[in-house]
This record gives sequence, structure tokens and C-alpha cells, in this order.
Amino acid sequence: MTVVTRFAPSPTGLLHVGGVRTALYSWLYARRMGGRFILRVEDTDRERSTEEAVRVILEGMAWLGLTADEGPYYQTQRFERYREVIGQMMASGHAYHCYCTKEELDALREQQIARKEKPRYTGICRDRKEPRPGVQPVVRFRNPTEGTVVVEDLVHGTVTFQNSELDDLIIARSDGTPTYNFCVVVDDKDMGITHVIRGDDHLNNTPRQMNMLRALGATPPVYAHVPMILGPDGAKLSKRHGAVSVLQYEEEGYLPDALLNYLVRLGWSHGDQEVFTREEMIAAFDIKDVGKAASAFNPEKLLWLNQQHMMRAEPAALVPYLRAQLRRLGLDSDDQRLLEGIVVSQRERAKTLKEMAQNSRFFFTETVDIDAKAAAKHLSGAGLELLVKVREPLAALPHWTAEAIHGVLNDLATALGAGLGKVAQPVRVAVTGTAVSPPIDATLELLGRERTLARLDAALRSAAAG
RNA sequence: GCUCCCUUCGUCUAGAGGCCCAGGACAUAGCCCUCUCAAGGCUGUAACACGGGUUCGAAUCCCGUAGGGAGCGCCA
Repeated sequence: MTVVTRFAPSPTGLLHVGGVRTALYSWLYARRMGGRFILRVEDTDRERSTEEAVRVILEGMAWLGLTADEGPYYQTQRFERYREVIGQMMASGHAYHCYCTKEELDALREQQIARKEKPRYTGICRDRKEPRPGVQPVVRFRNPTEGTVVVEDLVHGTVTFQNSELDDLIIARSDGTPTYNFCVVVDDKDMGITHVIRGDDHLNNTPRQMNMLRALGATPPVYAHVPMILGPDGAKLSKRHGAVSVLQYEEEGYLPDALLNYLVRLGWSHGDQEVFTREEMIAAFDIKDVGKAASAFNPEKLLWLNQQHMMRAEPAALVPYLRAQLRRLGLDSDDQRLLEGIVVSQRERAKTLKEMAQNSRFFFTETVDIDAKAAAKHLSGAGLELLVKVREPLAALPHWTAEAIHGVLNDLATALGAGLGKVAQPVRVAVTGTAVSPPIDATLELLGRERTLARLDAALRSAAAG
């Protein structure tokens, strides 16, 4: 049997890492099993659903490369179908009209809470034959009153619920629109979902959904309820910590594969392996290995993984991401050799592509502003003399390569009886404006001879002027 | 309140009765490497929530306790 999974977000808030992880697990499982992955937008709550949230879902999934084999489907476009199924259930007696008013139900709930009981609908209208004048009824599902519902959950194991704990939930509001738990059931059945992988906040909904599925003559799918993600502080994900749109991570310069890698390891592991390519994830992932406990989001580890992915990637593959970040800084270049060179020399000193772009500004500007502290330390008397001494041999180099540049600086250091640092730092400051950069030889090669010499001259001039 | 779920280093996890005085990773401390910053290497600090059982033997099985979470809506 072909595995069919789905990701069914509701566009009432922005897609964040919690949602992404359940999407990832569903996607991975489908890929691993050679099945299909469906995207379904659960937008039945027209009040709270927003276009912006839908956009983030679609763009976020695209950015992450979690491509769906089917969809996106929208529940708001399936109302016809839901009405039809409600009709069937009414006809078969699996559903009935309930004429209790909201006020009556609220009162009932209050009484139950006062009595320290679990608030629930008691089935007042179950056997009602006549309509109640002036009240638009809702439709309720007639839940079995006895026996148990057993969920064989792939992550939690066997979970048993008593039917007596379940009440008759509303499947259609008085205005005729269907409710969430009902739509899910109809959709999962119609779309042939074989494995429902979702947040464990839905575990309590599962027995009702299974009962409805059975009432419709369907066999319930296999369920896997994955734990939620907590903020770094161990509390529920908040706006302040982690509950931001996934697209925020793109802006911050994270690689989609790194985010996915981080998320897949949050609650799942495969031996001691920490870094996974997409293919490795697919090959190694099994929903059965997912842990049961909620886990805290750790931004530092994400950062580390992002760098690991940058260091392992094909440099050319990172160029488009780097350019996107550069453009944000108002910089750009189509010099592929330069961009790849920057990637190679900067990726071990940047955790994100944003940081890489920021650290690489000096490659793209005509001139540089020299950091005052760095100048004071490295461009004082001795430093300036070095700039003078290094200028001529650099200008005279037949081939402008890192190797040749290294030779010049090394020879000079030897001649002065000093370490390479004595020579490299003044040059670095003059040329990059700061005391930190990739190795000086690689930096100069990428920068090019003209700009190197021009910056040495500029540094000497401004020192003379100042 | 009721029902359901969860509990190994600060964090993510390995561990399915002896291989564990608990392993890996991030973070953190120290050292090494070194032209800066990194990256990398090495070393260290650091955990089985608690209490009872079962067993020759328990992080692993059972029972409680505590703590955390979710659900209980004409929200999803």
C-alpha cells in the first residue's frame, strides 16, 4: 500500500519552526516510503485566516524544498463536499440536530465546572424528534457511549480512551458551516491519507476522529503524534523566541538544509550523526524513532549546523544565497570567481550567509573606512613603514596569486626578522579596514592588485595627512 | 476539576536488565595549531526527577509521588 501523508496547517498564525518540523516529518516519511505528500490548508475559520499566513506557508515550504505531490488543497473550497457528508450522516443516524442555545450550553458548562466535572455536552438533543421554534440547530456527531477507542500511535504506542469520556461534538455550526474536526475526517478519508503525522496537541482529538471515520465506513489511518517544540527557555514557543515566520530564517542567512537538519534532529536521532544531507535524512528517517518529549529550540546549535552546511556545500551552490544577502546591503557583483572565492575563504568564519555578506563588504566597495582602533594599533610608525616596504614587491609581482603574495609577505617578514603577523596585520587593516579578515594572501588575491595597491596608497596618504 | 501525554548533562540526544561509576553533539573552560578572526585537534566541567518494589543485577520492568504539557469551544 502506498503511504500518503499530509501537512495540514491552518493559516491563522505564521508558519513557524514547530509547524515546519511536523511538515518535515510528514514529508520525510512519504519520501522514505516512496509515498505521496499532500499539502492542505485548513482555512475553515474565515475570521482568523489571513492571506499573509497562506503566503508564508506556500513560500516557506517552497524555500525549504518540501514539495508537495498534491495540493495545496483549501478546505474553504470543499464546503460542498462537507455538506454532502453531513447529509449522509444525518440520514444514517450518525448525526443529529441539536437545538441547545449557546447560552444554555455555557450555563451547563459552568455548572459542571462548579461540580468539578469535566465540561461536556450531555446529549440533551440526542433523541429529540421535533425542531425547536426560533433556534437554528447545529449538527452533532453521535459518538458511541460505551467501549474504548484504541490509538496505536507510532510515537506514543498504544493509547486508550473511554468512549464515555467523549461527548457529541458539533460538526456543523448553526449557519451550516462545518467544523475543524469534521473537515479533517472527511479530508483524510477522501484524500486517502494513510499516515497522519501531526502535533501531539491533537492526540486528544484522535479518538473522536477515529469514531467519525468508522461511522463513515472508513478505516482510520495510522497516527503519529510528534511532540511540540519549546522556546529556548523551555516555555511554549513565543513570538519573542522562535515563533517567527520561517521566512525569517531565510532573511537571517540560514540555509534551508541546515534548518531542516536542525529540526529533524530535534526529537530524533540516528546514532551519533549530527550533520545530514537531505538524502541522508530521507534514508535514515523513521517516524518510529521520534522521541516522545517536547524539546527546546537551541539557536546556537542551529547556528553551528548552518556553518557546517556552508562548509560542506559546493561553493557555487552558496553564491546565489550570498548574493541575496549582499543585495540587502546594497552590494552586488556577478563575478562568479570572486563570489566563490569569498564563500570559500569566509565560510569558516561566518555562521550565516548574512554574516558572511557583512564581513565581506570591503570586497565590493571602492574604498574602505579604516577602523580607528585597528589603525591605532597597526598603522602607527612601524606599520606604515611596512606598507611602504610591501608595496613595491607587490606591484612588481608577475602573477597575482595567493601563493606569490604569500611569498612576498613571508620574505619581508624573514628579512625583518619578524613573524608574518607583523607584516600581515598592517596590510590587513589598510586593505580591509579592520583587523579581521580571511588569510591575507587569499584576501589580496580576491581583492585584486589594483585595489590592493590603491588602498595601501590611501592608507599611507591619510596617515601622512593625519 | 476531569481525561490524555511527558520526565537522561544548561540544551538536543544515545541507551530497548549486565557492554553505562552512562556515550555523542551544541554551549562552556583550558591547551594545541596559527598572519587576525575563525575553522580544526585534544582535554575538562556537567545528567538517569523522587520514592518504593521486581531481580543475583535497573537509566532500562512494575507501582506510586512530584513537576511539566495538551485537550475538555457553534477555534483550529
